[in-house]
Amino acid sequence: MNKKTIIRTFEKIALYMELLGENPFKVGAFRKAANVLELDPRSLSEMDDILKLKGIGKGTGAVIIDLLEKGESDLLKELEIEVPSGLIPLLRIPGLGGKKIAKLREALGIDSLDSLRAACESHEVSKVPGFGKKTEEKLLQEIELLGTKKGKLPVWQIETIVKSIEAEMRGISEIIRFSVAGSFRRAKEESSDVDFIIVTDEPSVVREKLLEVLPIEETVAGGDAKLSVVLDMADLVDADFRFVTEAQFATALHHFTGSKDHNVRMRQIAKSKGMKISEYGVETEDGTVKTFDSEKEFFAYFDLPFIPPSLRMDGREIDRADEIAGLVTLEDIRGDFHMHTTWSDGGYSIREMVEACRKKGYSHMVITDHTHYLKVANGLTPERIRNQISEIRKLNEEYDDIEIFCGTEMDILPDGRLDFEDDLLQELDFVIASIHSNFNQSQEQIMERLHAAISNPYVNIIAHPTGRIIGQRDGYNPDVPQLIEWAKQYNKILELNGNPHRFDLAIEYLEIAQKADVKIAINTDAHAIDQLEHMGIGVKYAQKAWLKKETVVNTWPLEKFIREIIRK
DNA sequence: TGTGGGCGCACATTTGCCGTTTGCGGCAA
Repeated sequence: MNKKTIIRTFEKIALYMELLGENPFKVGAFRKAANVLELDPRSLSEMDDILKLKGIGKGTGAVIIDLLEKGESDLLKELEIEVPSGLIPLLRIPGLGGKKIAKLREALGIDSLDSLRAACESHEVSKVPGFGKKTEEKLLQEIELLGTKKGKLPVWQIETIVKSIEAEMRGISEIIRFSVAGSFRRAKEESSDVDFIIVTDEPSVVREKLLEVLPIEETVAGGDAKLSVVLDMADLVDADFRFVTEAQFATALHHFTGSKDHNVRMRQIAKSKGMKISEYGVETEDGTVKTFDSEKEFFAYFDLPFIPPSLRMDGREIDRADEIAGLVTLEDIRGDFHMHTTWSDGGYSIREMVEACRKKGYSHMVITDHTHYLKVANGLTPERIRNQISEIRKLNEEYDDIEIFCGTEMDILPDGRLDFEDDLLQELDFVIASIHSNFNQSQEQIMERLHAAISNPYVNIIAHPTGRIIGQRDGYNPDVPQLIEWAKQYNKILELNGNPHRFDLAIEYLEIAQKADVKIAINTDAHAIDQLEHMGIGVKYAQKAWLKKETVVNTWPLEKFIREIIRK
C-alpha cells in the first residue's frame, strides 16, 4: 500500500458520492482527506500518525485502515457496485453536476451517455422537475460536442488573442478603460480562457458592440454584468468580459485576476474581520461598501503589500508577503542580454535595437546573433562576427547613455564542440551558448554537450537550457539539477528566456537554481523591437519562482555587470 | 464527513451571475 493509492481511493469515493448526489460537504470531506495526504511531504511509512491528521476523521480513517489491512476499501467497493460506470462521463457535460445527474438517474434511470441521449430525444428529460425544454436541447448538443472541447492554450497563443481583442476594445468609445485579468495576467504557462474587466456606464451597448466586432462562435451568457462568449480565433477560445463602474474597477480586477485560491484566502481574511469581499468592493460590518483606487490600496486595507498578479497562486503567497519587497520587478531591470539583429535572423539593425533599448531606459545591452552552424538563421562566420564587433564598438562611441556589448549566441554542436574557437570567443564581451540541434540525443549526450559549453571559460551563460516550447515540444530533456550544479561549480549564469514560447528555465528549476545561489539572466531573445517587451512577462514569470532582485543579473548596475561578468 | 466546543449541533474555502425556471444548480476568479 502506498500513499498514492490511498489518495486515489479518496478521490474515487468522492467522485462516486458526487454522482449519487450526496451532501456536498460529505463529498468535500473525502476530497479534503486526499488533499491533506497529498500536501504532507512524508511517505506513508514515515507517517505513524496518519489517523490523527487534521482532516482525517472516523469515516476517512476507516477507509485508510481498510486499505492498510486488506488492500482495498469496502466503502469504495460498495460504491462501485451502486454507481454504474457509465455515469462518470456525464460529469464532463457542461451544465451537469452531481445533483442533476442524481436527479436524472432517480427519475429516469439514466446510467450512461447513451441512455441520456435517448431520454433527451424522447423528451422525457424535460418532464423531470428542474429540467426544461431548453436544458434538454442543450444537453443533446453538449453530448454531441463531447470530446471535441477545446483544451488549454499556451501563453504565447493567449498573448496574441489578448492583443487582438484589446485592439478591438480600443475602438469602442463607450469603454472608459479596460484590463486583461485572469490567468494570463498571472503569467500562467497555459490558460483555458481570457478575462477582461471593462469600465463602462453603458454595459449593454458595449456588450452589443463586442458581439459585433469579435469573431463570435457562440454566446454563452450575456447580461449587464458580464458577457461570456466562445471566440473563433485560430483556435476556439472562451472569453469573459465583466462590466463594472470606475469605483469597482480595482476590486473587480483583483477578483477576476484570481487565482481562485488566492481570492478565497483574501475573503477568509476579510470574513475573520467581519467584512465581506466581492468583486464590487469590501462590505464592512455596518453594510457600507468600500471601494479602492487601486489594487495596491485594496491590499493595504488588509495590511498587505501589493501582491503582484503572478504571485497570486495557491494562497500561500499571503503568508510570504514580507518576502515580496525583495523580489525582482520590471523597474529593476537595467539591461537585456540576448537579442538578434539583421546580421543573423533578427528583423532590425543593430542601431534600431540600440535605440529601442535606450527608449526602455536600459544602461547596457548585449547584441547576440547566431553563429555559422545555424545556417537557417544566417549565423555569423568568424569573419562576419569580427566585422560586427568593430561595427558595434564604433556605434558604442556614439552613445554615452547606454553601453553596447559584443556578444554571440553560439551553437553547441551535436558532437559537443562549440561553434567558435576560444581565441575568437576571447574577443567577445559576452558569450551565450545554446543548443538548437539534435534534440533527440540521449540525455547523456545532451549533458556532454552542455558540459562542454558550461565548462568553457569564455562562456557566460546557457540560454533556454531545456529547449522546450510551451504546449508544443518538451525540449531535449537535460538533467537540469545537474546543470544547475555545474553552473554553481563554474560560476555561470542560466537563462530565463522570457519569450512566452519558452519560459525556459521553468519555475521549479528557477527555484532550485536560486537555492543553489546560481545567478539567472532574464532575456527576451528578441528578434524584433516589439519582442523586447517580453522582458515584462519574463519578469512576471520570474516572480512566480520568487526570484529575488539580486539573483537576477539584469538588475545589477553596469559597473557590477562589467566587474563580475564581462571582465571576471 | 470533519472540526470545534461542548456532548447536540453549527459550520465547513468565498461570493455573485446567468439560465432556466420561478428556487437553485453550475460555473468562474
